[in-house]
Amino acid sequence: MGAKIFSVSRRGKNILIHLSDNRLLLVHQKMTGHLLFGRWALGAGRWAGSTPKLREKTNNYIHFLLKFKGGSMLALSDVRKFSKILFGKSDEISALPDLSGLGPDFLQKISLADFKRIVTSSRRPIKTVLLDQTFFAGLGNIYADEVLWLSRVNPKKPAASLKNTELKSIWENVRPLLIKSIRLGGASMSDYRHPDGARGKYAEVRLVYRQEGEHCPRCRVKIVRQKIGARSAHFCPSCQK
DNA sequence: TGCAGTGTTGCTTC
DNA sequence: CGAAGCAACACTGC
Repeated sequence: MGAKIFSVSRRGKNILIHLSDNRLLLVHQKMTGHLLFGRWALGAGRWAGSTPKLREKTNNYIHFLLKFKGGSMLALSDVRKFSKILFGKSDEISALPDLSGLGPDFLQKISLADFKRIVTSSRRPIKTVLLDQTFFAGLGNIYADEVLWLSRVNPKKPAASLKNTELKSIWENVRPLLIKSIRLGGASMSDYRHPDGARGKYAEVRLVYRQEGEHCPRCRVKIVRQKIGARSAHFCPSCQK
């Protein structure tokens, strides 16, 4: 391609790689995709990582490869092949709904007033609203469950019916939760890995996600799992009202 | 052993 | 507008 990378940024769940000539490479990792970066040798049609962690099966599903001058490579590995890559002129990619249709980013500072206005505009379950990227960008299934537990809000509760205290609680909890998870390197409950192949550690400290039948860390009642809007929700039936 | 479930999203149908 | 069902795909765990 002969291009240079000027910067890398993120919008919601989209990774944006800004290239020379005003080009933009967008990567969405979806369910099982993950970017790997390193100075690896390619052998026998698969990544021949020099360390055990790079020999994990996660390295055997490379669908996209950027080779850099000097020998390092950026690879997209995705066993389920849901990942999405877009490449083109920056303004054209930016105009696509993948970016232009996103709501405010959860890691940006959203005012409490804006947060309340957007959330209460829907009667759908609060969990569904938090996951809807056109309402807010960046929250996925794990952290929707986690933030609702932290805020003592039942995921089924219609968004428009949330009390001010509940709205404020979610608003206050969501950024610190995401920052904490980023610090721990994400959850890595299935396929997500750091660019060097390492696993994140958030799963070890998670509160309710995929903890059905375990005791609520707050009130000891058993965590339940229930489908909400085609996604599994994990919550405490006792302290999340 | 088979089948539900899955860090996600989008399309169709009603 | 929305909910529900289904699709993309391959693997894990019960």
